[in-house]
Amino acid sequence: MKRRSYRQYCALAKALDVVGERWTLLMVRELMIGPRRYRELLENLPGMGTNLLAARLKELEAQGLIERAAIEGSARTQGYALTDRGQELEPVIRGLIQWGVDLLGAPKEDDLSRPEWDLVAFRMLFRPELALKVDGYFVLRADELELFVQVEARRVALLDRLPRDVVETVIEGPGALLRAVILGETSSDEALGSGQIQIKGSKRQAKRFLACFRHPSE
Amino acid sequence: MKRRSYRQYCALAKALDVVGERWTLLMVRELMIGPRRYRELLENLPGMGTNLLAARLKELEAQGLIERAAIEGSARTQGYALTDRGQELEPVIRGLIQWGVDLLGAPKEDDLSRPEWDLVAFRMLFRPELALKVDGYFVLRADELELFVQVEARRVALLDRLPRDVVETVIEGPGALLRAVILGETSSDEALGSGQIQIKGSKRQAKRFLACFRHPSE
DNA sequence: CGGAATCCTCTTCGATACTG
DNA sequence: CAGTATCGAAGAGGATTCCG
Repeated sequence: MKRRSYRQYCALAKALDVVGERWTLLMVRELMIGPRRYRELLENLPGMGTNLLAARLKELEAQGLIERAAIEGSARTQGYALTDRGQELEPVIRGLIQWGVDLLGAPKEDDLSRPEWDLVAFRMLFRPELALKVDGYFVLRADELELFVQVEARRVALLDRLPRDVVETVIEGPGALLRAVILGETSSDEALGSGQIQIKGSKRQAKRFLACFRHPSE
Repeated sequence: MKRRSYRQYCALAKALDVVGERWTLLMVRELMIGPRRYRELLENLPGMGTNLLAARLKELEAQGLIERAAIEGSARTQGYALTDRGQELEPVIRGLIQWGVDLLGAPKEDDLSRPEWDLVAFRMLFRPELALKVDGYFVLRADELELFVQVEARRVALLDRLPRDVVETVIEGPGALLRAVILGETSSDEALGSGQIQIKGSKRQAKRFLACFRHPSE
């Protein structure tokens, strides 16, 4: 079971030797959501064979990208989690997601989709460099979805719920519109000007928040 | 000739459908150096079959990442060049190279290496966010290699030679040491303090320049 | 029952030979 | 020089079986 290698003394080639094979970066995406069990990985990576998953897990563990971890809730069963080294792939995932947004188009007939993937994309499309003076708590409501978001020191985090006694800004509107803003297809100005978005709290904050994603001009 | 696809409605999966296959990102690296002819690509991607190269070139051209381009110097023969869309993969390459640096270690016995790869890595390891007040021209001399570098508005560029009538800062030292600074294995302070590096011109500028790469603490 | 190894088929890869 | 054709080897995908 010797790994295939490009055999080039080049940081790019060495990186691809480790994470460039089929499924690997999608596994990293799954584990960026949180620790996962073998079965969960298999279910969320349809098309991937069980033998391949087992082999990749072993390789990635040997490479120090993932480790076995307890899964909260279910006792007894061990799962897999990203190590710090694995987490450091975030800029790579971020780059690929930002580049891949333009390929999304309309969902194909047989395209799978999972809400967790959207959450990863949401985090990766948030641009820290645009998040000056946006610190605070936000609630995004779109259709039946509700997101609790904290921005602090140019970093975005998704929360299970808001802490007590904080001031939040609520942004509510059609999913397609909010989605378009986040994907950079519609400008935040345009969206807010359309009258389809309701704000509770500071309108200025809401505007700043929605401007933290790609601008359509780019 | 139907492309294999993950069939997931996710920007990451869509990006990997296009650039996630074997050799593809290495081809992008080659073309980031400059336009290349078929033969040159084949020579610089040892191990890649000629049939695969031809197939990938067609796919990437169909996807709008590359285009046929005239090669300067040799008339008659057409080559391949990155389109703007292809250039936009730079953050992905950058992320992978920064992540892959730690995997380099000592060159393996049968690892190939090409100076052009180092030049790409050099550009990708330069951190614009650290390049405040570094604008100017630099000459890097290490062993028999000489590099002409311009920094302007937080961007780095490699030049064939310095323009006339500019003030340059010359940094000269052992290749291994300069390399270690650029890879983030040695701090710029330590390198400059070792007495092994000679500076011609502004010592402050040289220091600022060498601090534009990864710091060892990270 | 969840976690993982085994088998078998099909696709892709890699190397060489060949053609316009 | 720029690709196409061919074929053995390796990898991927799916079902089933084994293990605890």
